[in-house]
Amino acid sequence: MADRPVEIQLDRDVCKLVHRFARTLDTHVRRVADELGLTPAQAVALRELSEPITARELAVRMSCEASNATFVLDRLEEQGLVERRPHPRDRRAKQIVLTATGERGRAAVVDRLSARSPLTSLDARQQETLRSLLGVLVEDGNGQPDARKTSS
Amino acid sequence: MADRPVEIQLDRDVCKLVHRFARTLDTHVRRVADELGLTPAQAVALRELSEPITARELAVRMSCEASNATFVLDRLEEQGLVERRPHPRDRRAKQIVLTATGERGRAAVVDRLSARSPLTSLDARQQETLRSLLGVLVEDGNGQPDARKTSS
DNA sequence: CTTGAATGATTCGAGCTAGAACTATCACAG
DNA sequence: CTGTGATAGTTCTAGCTCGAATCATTCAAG
Repeated sequence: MADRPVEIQLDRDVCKLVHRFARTLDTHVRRVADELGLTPAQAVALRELSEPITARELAVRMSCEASNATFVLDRLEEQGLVERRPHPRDRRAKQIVLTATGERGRAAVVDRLSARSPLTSLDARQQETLRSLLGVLVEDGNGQPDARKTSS
Repeated sequence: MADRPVEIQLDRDVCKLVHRFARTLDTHVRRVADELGLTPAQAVALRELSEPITARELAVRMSCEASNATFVLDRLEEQGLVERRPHPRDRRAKQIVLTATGERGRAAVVDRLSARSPLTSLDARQQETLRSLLGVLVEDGNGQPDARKTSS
């Protein structure tokens, strides 16, 4: 049952490469976060907080569970980088807003993350190919027929 | 200094897609592991233990730190899936060997992981493109010019 | 209004992970 | 042999993550 060598090998190769490159990206974030005295998850959260959003939306942007966003936000709030405000239209939700310090932190994170990106060994055309291939996979992988619109 | 839109956006998109698809793969492993009563890391370790190797080599194959391999191996050993034997040629190292139960577990893991792979929405040609692009990135990312010379 | 399903946020438990510090061993040069 | 540096494995700490359970609120009927 084990031998359909070529297809399976290709599949495994790709999975392994995706995993390894994801870890390369992770290491990049980790290094940047370290330089700024942040934890990696905090850096990612700041990057995604380009505007006031709910904790739920942050979780979506970080592609993690909501409980996780709560965890990271707790620490960001302790450090005075974000504020949790009541949402104007939905009393269940909270609006996450960057403080002045948070804004500075975010600027630094965004700046350093885009510098020395691990993607520079591919030219724009290759990156676009990559984007479109991954786009198919991600769409399919989450293949939930998306019954939701992102009307915030 | 925030606006070099196109290049940066492409870069970010690709990073985000890689991250999301890596999590799709992770979820796949998680589901399979769950079905077999294993933790995700255990399933991955079993998958990589296609032959007796050292803990170090396992860490490389799992692309994680050595300390991590130790952690996973502790639990696999507790559950009687692997054995740590003294390495025949190097007394520092240990050889990780699957038990009979471990072999069965590995077979089940390998079998189920290859079934319903998240890559099926790409045909072989696209997968090869993906492999070659990621290959460049991974090689480059790990490609720290190693200040070591072969002492030949 | 009342009911019930869906949603936003949180808490908690179990497990994963990197990185640093440490021990033992090896490889090599003197 | 002795010392030096590299390597294999382990331990420990701090932090990350999922998934399940919980609570309040919202929304859609009736």
